[in-house]
Amino acid sequence: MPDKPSLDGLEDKWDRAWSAQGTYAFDRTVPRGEVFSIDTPPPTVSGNLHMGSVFGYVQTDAIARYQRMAGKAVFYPMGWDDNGLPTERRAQNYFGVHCDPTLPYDPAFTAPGREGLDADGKKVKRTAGCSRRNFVELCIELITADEAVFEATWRRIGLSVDWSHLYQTISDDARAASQRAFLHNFARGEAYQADAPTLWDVTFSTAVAQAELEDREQPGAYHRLAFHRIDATGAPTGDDVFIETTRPELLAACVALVAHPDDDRYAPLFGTEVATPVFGVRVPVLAHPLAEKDKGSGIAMICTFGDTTDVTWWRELELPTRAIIGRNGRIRTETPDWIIAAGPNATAAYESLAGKTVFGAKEQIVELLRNSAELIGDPKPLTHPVKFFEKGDKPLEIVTSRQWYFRNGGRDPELRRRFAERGTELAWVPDHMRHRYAHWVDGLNGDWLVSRQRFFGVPIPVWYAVGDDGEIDYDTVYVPDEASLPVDPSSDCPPGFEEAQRGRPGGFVGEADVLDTWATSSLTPQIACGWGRDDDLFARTFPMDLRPQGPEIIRTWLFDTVVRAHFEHDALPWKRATINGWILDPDRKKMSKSKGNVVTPIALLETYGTDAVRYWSTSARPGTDTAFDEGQFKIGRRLAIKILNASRFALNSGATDLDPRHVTAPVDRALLCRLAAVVDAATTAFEAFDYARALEVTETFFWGFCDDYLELVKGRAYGSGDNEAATASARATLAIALDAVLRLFAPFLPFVTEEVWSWWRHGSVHTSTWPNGADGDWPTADNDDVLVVAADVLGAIRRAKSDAKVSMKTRVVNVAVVDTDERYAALDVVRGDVMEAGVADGISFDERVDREPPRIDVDLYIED
RNA sequence: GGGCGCGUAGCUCAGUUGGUCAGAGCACUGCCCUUACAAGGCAGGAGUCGCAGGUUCGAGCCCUGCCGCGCCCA
Repeated sequence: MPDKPSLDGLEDKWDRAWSAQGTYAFDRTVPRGEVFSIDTPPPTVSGNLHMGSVFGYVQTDAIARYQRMAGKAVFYPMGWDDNGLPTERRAQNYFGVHCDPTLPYDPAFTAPGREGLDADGKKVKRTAGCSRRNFVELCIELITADEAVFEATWRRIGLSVDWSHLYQTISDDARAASQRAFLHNFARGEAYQADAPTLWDVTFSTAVAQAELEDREQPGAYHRLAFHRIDATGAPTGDDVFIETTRPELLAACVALVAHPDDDRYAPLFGTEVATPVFGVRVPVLAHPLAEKDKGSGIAMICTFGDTTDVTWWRELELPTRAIIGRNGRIRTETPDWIIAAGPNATAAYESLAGKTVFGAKEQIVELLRNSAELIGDPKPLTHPVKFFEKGDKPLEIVTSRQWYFRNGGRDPELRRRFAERGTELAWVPDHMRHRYAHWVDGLNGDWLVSRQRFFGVPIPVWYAVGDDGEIDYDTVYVPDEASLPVDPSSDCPPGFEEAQRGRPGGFVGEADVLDTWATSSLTPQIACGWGRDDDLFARTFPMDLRPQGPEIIRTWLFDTVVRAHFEHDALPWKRATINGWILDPDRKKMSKSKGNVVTPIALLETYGTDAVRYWSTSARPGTDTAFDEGQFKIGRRLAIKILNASRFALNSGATDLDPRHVTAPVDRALLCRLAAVVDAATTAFEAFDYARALEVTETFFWGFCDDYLELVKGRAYGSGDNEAATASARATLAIALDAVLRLFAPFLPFVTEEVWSWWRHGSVHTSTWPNGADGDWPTADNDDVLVVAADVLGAIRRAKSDAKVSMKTRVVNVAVVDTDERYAALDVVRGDVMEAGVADGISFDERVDREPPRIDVDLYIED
C-alpha cells in the first residue's frame, strides 16, 4: 500500500495488468446456461468518439462486470463498423481522392494528399480518381489507424471486453458471413431484385433505404398552374383546372391529376382528361383518398416521381412511368417519347430544360409558364418537410432502377405481424422502448432496399448471365460456392466460368453494387458468435443475452437484426435489449455531431479520471436522458478518492482478518446487517439491469460507513482499549465490509477498486464473486438499530460543536438523552464507542415524561 | 397531426406496488488544519412535488383535461 494513495496512473497500470492476465477472457468451455453474451454496438470508427458513446458503453460494461462476478462466463466482444459511406467520405477528404470504378487498379497509385493537404502543405483543390481496389486500400489504411485510436480509448474507459474476439464489419469473416446470409436469403426468396422507384441521393449517387430518411423543413413555393380541359376528341373546351405544386420542374413527368373522391368540386372531372401546360400532354383526372382537400387547390398533379406519395398513387392507380430526372440529379438529355408525341412545341420546351439541375429546371419552367400565361400569379413561398438522406445535404430524388431488397414485412401484412410479435417476445429495458419498435414496424411501407452503388462495402455476391446477344440477363443469377466466400464478383468468377468470359456474349458480369452497411451490421450476433465459422462458439453464445444500444437505431440496427435472425434461425437474436438515454447539452439539446455540441471524452478522462467519468455514466437511470454535468465528475472523483483513503485507514488499523466469527460487538453486527441489506438491494437492482440503483444504494451505504461507523470504531480498531475481542471484532468487521464494498463498487469504479484490492487481496476483484447478502454467512443483528441511534447521538454532538463554532476535538461533559426504552437499550451497547468518537465523558439516559418527544442535549466543556 | 418520455429545492436528479415521501448531491452559508481523507471533513437554510379537476379515509405517486420541454413517426 502506497503512503499517499492516488488515482493518477491507475488506468494505464491496470489496463496492462488485465490484458496480461487475461482477466476478461471468455471461458469457452462452459455450457450455454452459464454464459452471458453481449452484442456490443460496433462503433463507426470514421468519426470522433464523444461523451454520448462513452455513456452507453460504460453502462453496459457495469452490467457485464456484474454478470461476470455473479458467476457467468461473459462473452463481451467488441467490433468496429468500418465499412460504408462514412469511411468512404473520410478517405476522400483525407487523401484527396475519389473512386472511379471504370479505372484499372494501379499498384503504384499515390494519393495526392494527406489530411487533404498536398506535399507543399496546401489544400488539395481537385481530388484524384482511382480504381475501386486502390480506393478500398486507402480506406483500409485509414480505418486501421482509426481503430487503434478507438481501442486505446475503450481500454482507457475500462471496458471489460475480450479483445481477442474483436471483429470488423469489413473483415474477411464478416464479409463471408454477410454474403452467406445474403445467399441464404436469396435461396429462400427473402432477397430479391426489382426494378422500382427508389429513393436516390444525388450527392452520393446511391440508393437509400426508408430507415435512412429524415424530414427537413425546407423553403419552397406553391406554383399555381393551369391545366386545360379537353373533350373526348382531345379538343380544348376552354375551361381550366388549377393545381398548386412545389415542383413545377417535374411538369414534363406528369402522368395524372388527382383529387379526393369526396371532393364535390372535382367529382365532375373524374374520368376526363386534361392537357398539361407548356407540353400539352394528355393526362387523366383521377380520384384517390390520399389527395388532401384543404391542401393547395385540393387537386394535385402526379409526377413520376416527386415524392413518396407519387409512388403510392402511381402504384395504386396503375399509372405509366414517365421519369425525367436521371441519377445525376439532372433532367435527362434525351427527349422522351411522350413529349415528342405531343409535338414540336413540347419538344422545344423540353430541350430547353434538358441537362439542367432540378434548381435550374425550375427557373426555366417558370419562365416558360409565365410566357404562356399558364402560371397564375406569383409563386407563394412556404416551408414544408422534404425527405433527405440522413447523411446527405440535397433533397432525395426518386428514380427507377434495379435494386436488391430484403423482405421485411413492408409489403406483406402477415410477415409484418410476425415481426411485430418478435418485438413483444423481446425483453426491453426500459420497457416503454418497445413502443418505438412497434411503431416502426407498423409504419413500414416497403421492403428493405439493401443494394448501394458504393465502393467500400460488402459486395453483393452474385453474377448475371450475358446472353448471346450481349444483353445482361438479370433473371439468370449465378451464385458462388459458400466455401469460396468472401467473393468479389468484380474480380472473381462464378463457378464454371473463366475470367475471359466476363462481359462477353454467353458469359457473365459481376454485380457492381455493395450491400448497405446495415445489411452486414444486422448480423453482428452471427459475426461475433462465429456463425458458420466456429460452431462450438456459436452454440455457446447464440442467441445472445443482451443487446445494448441507443434509441435512435431501434428502427435500423435493432429491427434489421431481428429480421435477419428470424429468417436465418427462426429465433430472436437476443433475449433482451437495453436502450440507453441521450446526453443533453446544457441547453437540453441532444448531443450529436451534426449539432456541433459534442464533448470529447479524452480531456475529461484525464482531468477527472476514468472512474469519475464512469460514475457519472452509471448514475443515470437506464434509458433516461441526462444533462452533461461536469459537477458529477467531481463527485465521482471524490468518491474514488474516498475509497482510497477509507481503505487506507481500515488496512492501517490492521483490518485484514475476514473471519466472521470474530465479529461479536453489537454495533459491528448491526453494520453487517445493514451491509447485507445493501448487497441484497444492489443484487436485485442488477438482476433487473438497473445498475444505477445498485450504485446508489452502495454509495449511500459507503458514505454512512465512512461518516459514522468508521468514527465509532476508530478507537477499538486502533486497540485503544485493552479488550482484545472488541478490537478483533472491529477489525474483522472493517475487513469484511471493505471487502464487500470493493466488490459492490467494482462494476462502476474498476480502477480504484482493483487498486485497493491489490493492496491486501489476491487475484482481481473483477473475477472475485459478487457478495452474498442476507443469505450469506455474516453474523448480523436482527436490525441496524444500534447503528441508527449511535449515529443520531454522534450527529447531535457534532451539531452542538458546529453550532458553538468549536473544534470537533472539544470535550463533551455529558450527553443527556431522552428517548424510548428500546433506543436506550440499543444505545447502551454502543455507549463506549459513541463516547470515544464524540470525545464525551458520559452519556445519561434521562427520564422520559409521558410521551415526551425524543431529545438529545449536549453539554460541551468550554474553557474560557 | 399521431406516439413515447419528462416536468419534484437556484442546478442535476432519486422517490420501486398511494399511507414518516417531501429526499440526495451540487451550489450557497457557517465552522473545523479531528494522525484515512484540506482538489478534504462536519453542520445549516432552502420546495404550495407544471396547472386545474377527479377517485380515495389519505396522492409527486392512480384517472381526465390543459400548459411547457425533448425524442420518434407522419
